Amino acid sequence: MIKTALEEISRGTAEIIDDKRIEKLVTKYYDDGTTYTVKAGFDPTGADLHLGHTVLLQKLKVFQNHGGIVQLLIGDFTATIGDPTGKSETRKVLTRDTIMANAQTYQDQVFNILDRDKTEVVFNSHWLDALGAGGMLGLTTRFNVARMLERDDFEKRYKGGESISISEFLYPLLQGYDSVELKSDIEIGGTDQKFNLLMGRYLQRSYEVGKEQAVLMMPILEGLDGVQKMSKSLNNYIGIVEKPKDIYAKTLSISDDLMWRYYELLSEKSLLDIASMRDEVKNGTLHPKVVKENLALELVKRFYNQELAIQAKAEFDNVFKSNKLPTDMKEIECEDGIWICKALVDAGIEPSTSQARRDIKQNAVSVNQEKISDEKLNLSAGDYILQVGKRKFAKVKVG
RNA sequence: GGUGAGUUAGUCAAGUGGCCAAAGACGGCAGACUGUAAAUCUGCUCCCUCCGGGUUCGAAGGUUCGAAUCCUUCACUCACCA
Repeated sequence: MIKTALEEISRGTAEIIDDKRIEKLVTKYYDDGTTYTVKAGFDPTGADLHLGHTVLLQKLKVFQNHGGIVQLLIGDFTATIGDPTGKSETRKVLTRDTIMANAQTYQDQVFNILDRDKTEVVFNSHWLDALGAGGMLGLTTRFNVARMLERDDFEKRYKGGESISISEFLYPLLQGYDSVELKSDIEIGGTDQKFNLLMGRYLQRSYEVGKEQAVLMMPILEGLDGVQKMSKSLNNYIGIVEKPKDIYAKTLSISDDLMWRYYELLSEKSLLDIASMRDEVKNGTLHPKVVKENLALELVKRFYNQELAIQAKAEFDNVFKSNKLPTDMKEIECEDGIWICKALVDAGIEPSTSQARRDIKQNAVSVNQEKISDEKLNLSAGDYILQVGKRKFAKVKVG
């Protein structure tokens, strides 16, 4: 039992620091039912969770299955600083209201995956607000600049001659301090969080909490482009509240290489099964597209259900294999004689009339499934289906 | 506080008085080929009903027939010195 638990816990991890401690905690739970705490922090900066987050959430769920109580830390205080990771620009400061609204949306979505009864939701403003200037100073004396600059991101920016704000130095300290307050046994995060996670461990020692958190790091999930990490701001994400057909379609649009990565990090299939599929694809007995379709189905099924997953596939095949129209399209009404480019913009499938004009020149625009080439076309009264490229559709009622 | 360098489109980056709506690269979009994959080839990539016009090169002023380019002030960034 314990062995299986530990295997599940370590599956797919990038790195574990102090795995002995995790083993002890799990063992103790199975001995006498003592639970332990697992901290994971979320910045309430964007409202929607995407698959990148679920990598962590699924791992937290595994801990919950084996005696872990999740401390879901909403970094409402630290959100006002903004974690520097990978960004050189200062983030915009969020208002309290936005933060709280985002936090609420987060929670609604998180409990799609996590067990509510085994989760404590905590806000770090509770203790960080109270910390005050004195407490903050006390915190800063425990670390020094040279070590701070060891953080990969800081080092790169410093060497690259980019700006680093003092407040950014505070971010890891504050995040680490959260672990002091929460007395976490384990903290999990992405590999890009290594520095911050270790800071928690360090500060727990420094403040003599009596334990040092073990740290478990998950790999960072690449976004749809396969290069950069999945994030909302790069618009390369699959959100867990997106419509089934969008989740399905976006999954199919990833590259074959990336597909395997998604399988490893997101699928519930065993690593063995994944490896054998890989072999079959390699020797040509299995078409990669089928493998990808299965992944897409699995993902839709996870956030919705089997039925909707099958529907999403049917819809997709219908539109892209048989060149039929999607069942739900944006519909707008326009005045009689509207210029085609204007209609495309109004329908939201072109950003500007200039762009629309260019696309028409390039044979990318269809009206009622017929390519058009006249960029000066005006639409007389009637119903039209407008299409740009392969994926953008709109229904327009003129007159 | 001092000295020097810098701020150009989504990003990086060329451009030092007119030939600049601004090279190039990346990214993005579209077309061909496909499996809405990859690779490859082609076109497009500030806005405007566009053979024409408008607004851009950190911000505001100024010089000039003419400014991304020269001058002044301001803001921001980096380096060195203190």
